[in-house]
Amino acid sequence: MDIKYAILGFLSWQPCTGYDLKKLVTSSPAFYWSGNNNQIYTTLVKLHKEGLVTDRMQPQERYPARRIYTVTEAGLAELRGWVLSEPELPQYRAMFLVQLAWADALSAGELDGLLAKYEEEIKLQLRMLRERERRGINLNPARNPREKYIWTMIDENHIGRYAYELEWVRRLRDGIKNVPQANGKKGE
Amino acid sequence: MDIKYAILGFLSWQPCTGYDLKKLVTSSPAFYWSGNNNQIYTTLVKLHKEGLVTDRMQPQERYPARRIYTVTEAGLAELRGWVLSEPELPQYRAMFLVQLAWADALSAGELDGLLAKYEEEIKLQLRMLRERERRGINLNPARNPREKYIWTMIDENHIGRYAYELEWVRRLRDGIKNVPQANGKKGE
DNA sequence: ACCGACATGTAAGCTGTTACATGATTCC
DNA sequence: GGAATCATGTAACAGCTTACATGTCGGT
Repeated sequence: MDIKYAILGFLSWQPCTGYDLKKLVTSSPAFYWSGNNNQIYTTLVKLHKEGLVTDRMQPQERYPARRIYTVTEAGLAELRGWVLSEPELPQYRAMFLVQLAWADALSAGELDGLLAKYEEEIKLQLRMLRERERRGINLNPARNPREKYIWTMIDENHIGRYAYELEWVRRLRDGIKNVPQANGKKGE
Repeated sequence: MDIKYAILGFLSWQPCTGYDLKKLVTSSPAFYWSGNNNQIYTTLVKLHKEGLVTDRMQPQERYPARRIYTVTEAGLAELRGWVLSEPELPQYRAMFLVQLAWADALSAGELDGLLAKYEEEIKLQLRMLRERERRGINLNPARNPREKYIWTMIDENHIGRYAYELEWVRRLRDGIKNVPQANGKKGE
């Protein structure tokens, strides 16, 4: 239940409802979860049972009542303890690499088509991330310059990963042209 | 059940037992699964039911009998179809970025300690991957020059990702020294 | 008339993990 | 004597996903 700490973190920034948290989680690729209701609402109930958050209902006139969660002292301590715990390596799950691993059954044309499609998807994603950054719509609590810097670097981490991936696939496409084929020809 | 295609791929290379597949899956970071028995053996049973593989028992003198799986024509067609399907973006799940997102509660020293630990872990991983490559112990069917090139590039993809991550964390540690702290001081 | 935002929650299911269970053989 | 390799398989559960269920309000 790793999302627990993402939620505690958001609540340490400001009290939120489940609905708010869903939007926050989906707003940044660093919070990689889908932000589905089930996970968020049940985690909040669990955090409440553990005494890490409190909740209060806020009735509204035109909309359903909001259940606003606030982090407790115990919750802040729990979050702090986790933040200081041993960092773990990032996990990459790239099904594309598995596809590529068994792509030798393809013709040169089919393989390059596959690589071209992948390059296009990466470019699209990169363009989207850069556009978001340019327009300054990325999430950033920015309670002080250091936090602002950290969140900017987190965004940059994602952009850089896709930039690397794009560079890699271009190098791959370029290099494969010079590799002799099974039939002895080069390329095509 | 994405691992299905990883398994079909290995079987398209050579007939294998569940035990063999477990070792193959864990041998390369591209096949990101843990390679646990449950997943592999149950997937093999499912592939068999679907007619994508056949099995035969091979008794041995000193060891338990081996159940050797071989891919069928239907299995090869299924694999080929999947390899040609739309490539998807890689998924990065980096809990460290979540840790970092809420690291503003830490002192400058604690934060740098966390970053130093992360840098050390990445360096260790990178050294391990490079050592494996240097010693040439990486998996590579290499049925022809093109396949050899592809598998080399897959290994390079992983090395490059960690190299990027290392460069990023160094840049972060360096940059954070010049960011004014909450108390107005720089660094420390 | 329909769609999206607001707001809460539940059901069912898929994927993948750790750990268990068995048992011979080989190496240190 | 203990650990690792060979080899099969199962049980229990953690984590996360899609889809369902309900209902009001505001815009096109």
